[in-house]
Amino acid sequence: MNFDPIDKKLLKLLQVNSKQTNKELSSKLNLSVTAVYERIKKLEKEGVISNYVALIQKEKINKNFVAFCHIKLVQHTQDYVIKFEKEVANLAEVMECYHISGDYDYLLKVIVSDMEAFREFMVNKLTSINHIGSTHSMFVINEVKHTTAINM
Amino acid sequence: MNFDPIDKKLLKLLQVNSKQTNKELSSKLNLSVTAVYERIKKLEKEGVISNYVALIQKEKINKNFVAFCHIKLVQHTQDYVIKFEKEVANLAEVMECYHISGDYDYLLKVIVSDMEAFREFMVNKLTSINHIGSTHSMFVINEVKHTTAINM
DNA sequence: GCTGAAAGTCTCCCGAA
DNA sequence: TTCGGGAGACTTTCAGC
Repeated sequence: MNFDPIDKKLLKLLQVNSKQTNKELSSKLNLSVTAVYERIKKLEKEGVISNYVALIQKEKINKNFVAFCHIKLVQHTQDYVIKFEKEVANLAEVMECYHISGDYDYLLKVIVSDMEAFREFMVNKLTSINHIGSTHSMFVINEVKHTTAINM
Repeated sequence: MNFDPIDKKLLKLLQVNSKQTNKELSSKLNLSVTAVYERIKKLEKEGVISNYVALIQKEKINKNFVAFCHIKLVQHTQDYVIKFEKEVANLAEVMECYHISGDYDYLLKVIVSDMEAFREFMVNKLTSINHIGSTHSMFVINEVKHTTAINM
């Protein structure tokens, strides 16, 4: 896939605010409204733009406790791995889950309301998944940066 | 802030797809178009919904190398901390940065094109920030789950 | 690829309950 | 908060370049 400078600028703008009208975008890009429309449709069709979403402030919905959990599996047979990944992905508190290199197998980002909810999550949900060997949790003291916009 | 079941369902829907029209939302929520409109405006005004963005597939824009970096500072005077946080937040490759509990001070999520770009980032950008004591990088082998939608 | 114009749909503002 | 109706803005299509 190839992007000219206009596509890059367009993606940059849409990643920051997708509620801009094509008219606003057209003046920022020095294009006609239709040209903007067609470029966006193309980017959507090609799957470059996968989705449009509303971002919500976790502070306002009582989900202001964030933790990262390292997880080690007891075994790494394909069965175990697939089952673990499926079950973890189904947990609502798990925002992100990555299979990573290093001492642990997985890194999870977990969002809950408070430490008590986190304890509840660990005891009743996470560690009730079979095949988990050990875990190591780190708590977020402060969010310094968090963006969904990837620089092009 | 208080959310009734309709608000919760509305936020759930908008977090997954913000391009739905108020008409579509109204039929899913059994409300009138205007009622949906006003609920959304209220949620925006209160700051619950902070933003609407386009999500893009990093695989399609040659940014498919993801790493997490632990960072330890040499000192923790306020000056050092503030300066470090400011400089890290300005790096385009850094998508997320958290001050965390545990052995290291910070956890960063970094997105670049490949290992070579990562090396470049580490040598020329990250470790050129003063006051960094030590770093420890983990590479993402596979993204098991990644969502922006917080469960209510 | 791009453009402007026309058609269709939606957002947003009413007055009323 | 809710509703339905209407003005105006927007998206989407089209013919032409």
